This record gives sequence, C-alpha cells and structure tokens, in this order.
Amino acid sequence: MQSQLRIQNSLTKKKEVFEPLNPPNVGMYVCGPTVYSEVHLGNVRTFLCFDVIYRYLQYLGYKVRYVRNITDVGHLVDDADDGEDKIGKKAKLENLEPMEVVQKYTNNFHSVMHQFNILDPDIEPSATGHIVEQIDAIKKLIDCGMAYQTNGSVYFDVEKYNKDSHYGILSGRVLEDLISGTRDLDAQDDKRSPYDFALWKKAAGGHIMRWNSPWGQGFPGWHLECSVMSTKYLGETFDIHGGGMDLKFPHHECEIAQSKTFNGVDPVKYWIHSNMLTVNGQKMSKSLGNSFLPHELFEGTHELLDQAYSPMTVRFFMLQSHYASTLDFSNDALKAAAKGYKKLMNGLKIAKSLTYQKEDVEVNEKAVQQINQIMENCFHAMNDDFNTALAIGHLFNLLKKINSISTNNLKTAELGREVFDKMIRFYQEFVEDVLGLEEEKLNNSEGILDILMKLYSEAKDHKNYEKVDEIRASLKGQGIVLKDMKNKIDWAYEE
RNA sequence: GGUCUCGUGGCCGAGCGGCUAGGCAGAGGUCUGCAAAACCUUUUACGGCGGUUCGAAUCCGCCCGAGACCUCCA
Repeated sequence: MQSQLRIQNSLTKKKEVFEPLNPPNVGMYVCGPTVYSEVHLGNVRTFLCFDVIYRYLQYLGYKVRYVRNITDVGHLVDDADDGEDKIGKKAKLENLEPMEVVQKYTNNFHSVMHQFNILDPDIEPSATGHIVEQIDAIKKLIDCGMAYQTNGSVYFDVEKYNKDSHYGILSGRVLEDLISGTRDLDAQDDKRSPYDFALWKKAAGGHIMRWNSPWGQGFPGWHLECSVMSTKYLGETFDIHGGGMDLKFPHHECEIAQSKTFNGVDPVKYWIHSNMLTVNGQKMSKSLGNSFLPHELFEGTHELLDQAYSPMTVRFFMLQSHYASTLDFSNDALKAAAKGYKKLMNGLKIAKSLTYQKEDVEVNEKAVQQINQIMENCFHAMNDDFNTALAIGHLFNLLKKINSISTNNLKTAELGREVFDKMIRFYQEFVEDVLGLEEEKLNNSEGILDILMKLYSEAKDHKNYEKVDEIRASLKGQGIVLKDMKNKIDWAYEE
C-alpha cells in the first residue's frame, strides 16, 4: 500500500530501500556537539534534520534507539602536535574547571534543542564517561598492529590500514592523492604519516585534562569516542549514522577505519549527511564570524536580522528545504516562512476544532479521492529520502480542504466519517509528531488583559454591571482576578 | 592544485525525461457593515551554447558563475 522508505546513502552514493538489520529495531547514531561554546544555527540544522528522521522512523512503527554523543574531550583546536583541547582552552580562558565548561555548554545545548522542539536522544553518552572503553579499544588497535605509540601518544596507522581497506571510501578520496597534495610534511614529528590520526594524546605540561593510561597521562583522540560509543550502545554494525557534511572527512572516515579494525566489520549500513546552512551563500561557521546564536534570532538582535523570528518559524523554514541541500539564510525567506508557519498552525487549530456533522448529502467522490491522494503524496515524499519540503507542499494542499470545511465550502458529510477522521488525524500527526511543529502560544496576554480591563472600566463607567460581572467572571475562569483600586484597575493571578 | 556539489519565476524552495509542487509577494473574484482570514482563478521559470531524444529544468559535452571538502567545523 505505502511506498517503501528510501534513503540516500552517502557511503554508496545511491538511494537505497531502507531495510533495518533487526526489524523492527533501528539503531541510529548522530555526532553531537563539542561543548566548548554555544551552539549556533548551523549546528541546529543538523540536529533538526535527524530529529525529523527519528520522528518519522518512529511514526512508521520502528523502535528506534537514537544515540547522540556529547564531545567533552579530545577535540583539538588544530592538528598540530601541541594542539590544545577545545574544552581545555576554553576552561583556561574562562578560568573554569573543564567540567564546568562542559556542563555550561551542555546545558545550553539542551535548552536550545528544547526550544526548537527537538526530541532528546535515547542515550546521550559523553567521551569522558567512556575513557576506559576508549583505552581498551586503543589496546586492541595496538595489538593488531594498526596503531603505534610515540612519545606517550598513540596514532592510527592509516597507510597500513589502507593496504587492505580503502581509507577514503566515504568521502571518495584516495590516500596517495591526499598525501601527495599535502604541503608541510614536517610539522608533525610524532606521526609516521600526516594522515595518521591520534587515538591517544600525551598531556603536555600545562594540559589540564588528563587521565592515566598504559601510555602515561593523556586524553583520547576525538574520532575514537564515536567508534567506541556507537559499538557499545548499538553494536558492531548498526543501521544509521548521521552528521553534518563537514564531518565526512576526516572524522567519519577515521571512525570507519577504527571500527572496522577492531570489530572486523563495516560499522554502518546507511550513512546520512546533512548539508550546511549558509549566509549569503557562505557556510555559517564560527571562524567566518557569520554565525547566529539562537537567542540572537529569537530576540532579533543580530546585525544581519531586521526582526525577531520564533523557534518554530525557524524550524518550519529549515524543513522547507531538503536536508541534503544547502539552505541560505535570509530575512526575506524567514519572513515568508513565518507566514507559512502561521498558516499551517491556524490549520492545526481548525483541524482540532472540527467535528463530523452528519448530514444528508452525497459523498463528494472527487474530494475524497483528492484527499486520499494528498495523504499518500505526503508519505511518498517522506519515503523519498525524508523530503520534508515536498511533504509540506502537499500538506498545504490538504490544508485547503480543511479550510474549505471550516468556511463551509465543503461539508464533512461529503467526505464520510472515515475519510474525515483520517484526514484530521493525519494532518495533526504529520504536523505535530512528524514535523515536530507546535503551536507557539502568544506571549501578549498582558496586552489582551489591558484591552479587557479597558472594556471593564468602560462598562463600569456606563454602569453596565451585567457586562462588568461577565468580564470579571470569565477572567476568573482563566485564573485571573481583577482588582478595583482607588486610582486604577489592575489584575492578579487568582490565589 | 585535487575531489565534489549547486545555478529554477520578484523572493525562498521542491522536482531530476512527458503530468499545476508548495510558501511568500503581485493581479482578479467570492464572502464581509468595513477589514482580516479563508476559498476560487491567475501573471512571472528552469545560467549560456551545443548534443542525445518523438519529447529535457530533468541525460551528455563545453563554457560562465557560486559554494563545500582536502586543517578545526554540524
């Protein structure tokens, strides 16, 4: 009846029918944030993409175990041998304990995710919580000869790995080409090859993040945590691995190399990469200085913004493009999205309020056929590599039918109870559960109260006590009491 | 330099061999005390030049333009 879900697999570069390894279970791992600063909007886009994927898989009935990690150690500022850890650097800068930095920005991350109505993962493991597992993994890699120790650090031997496997399989690279294209080969003395990557880094004198290991005090390399934690919670091979495009190389490439070496199997069946958010055609990134923080957006305080935009407006805006396309951020586009979002929400309000009216009218076959077709189209769009943009397009067509009912241009009885119920349920579930769009309660209740108090005061002036009592009673029903004071009228929450 | 994307109407953004995407904006109409909302109708397209095909925005080639990755990045 329904079309099959198909996913564009970054590994095979093909759109493939989704067949979980152990249906109805699905294991999904997404690379989470490095918690050394506030998440910006570009980061949000990635987590939003996978939120919708998570939601849709569940909607289809899969039992998903969604793992999204927190990187709280090992992510270096650059690739030099004396490279500083991002968390460590920030801790020094802000004069905090590293774990205070981690906590602060993890909290920030969570609150931003919640503002955008992004669901929590089922497991959110952190790198520092898995030092033991990482050390074990390194031992294995050394034992099988794929890693070597130099000066208290351990590196993965990429050239050796490349002899039997293809390092670059995901990003379409060839190691020889990479190496010949590398400029300064001398800066990294400890490594045998510039493309070897750290599994364990020796903690230099001033380094404030350090753990004991068989190789002395140090800390784990960035790529290792994902291999270790995905294996631990999802198994040696799991269904979906996601992340931003920019993690494809080298991060995910390294993950594959590590996991494949110590598990002996390909770790992931479907790789999914979301594309970048751009500003004036350029990737949004901290280093370019063109990134927006979520709160700057909600408050409209960023210099590139000419007004504030709500979280749901932004969510809707992002869902109007496909996750694999770049999306350019602009005021005009956001304004259009704000209106579109409200239109969809007004529809939701109407859908929830409509009830079936039994009437003696003939079934409108054409309308019934159209409605069934539209719902099928929505599934079809989502099944085609989670095409939310197309699905939303179809949803607006369904909305026209709902609005027609509300303006009495179409009678519920013309659809029959079954189709009517199905349509209403479908619209609600698709908007709220799949797309994760929710109503944003107006925050201008005080403004409305002012208007009511003015009417109240006018009614009193005209001695229209019937109206006065009515206003007072209806506000009381909302938990608000009006207070007649000597010189003014005020309100308070009912105690 | 290497690898790879993308260029769609006023704006955003799907589509990827034939069939109206959709949203915003514009025009006309219905409804309305006036408006708003809603509904109906509607104007603007596929970077350029060739090629394949009965037929191309969609496939191929070249050119122009923009961007990403190759160093940290969602």
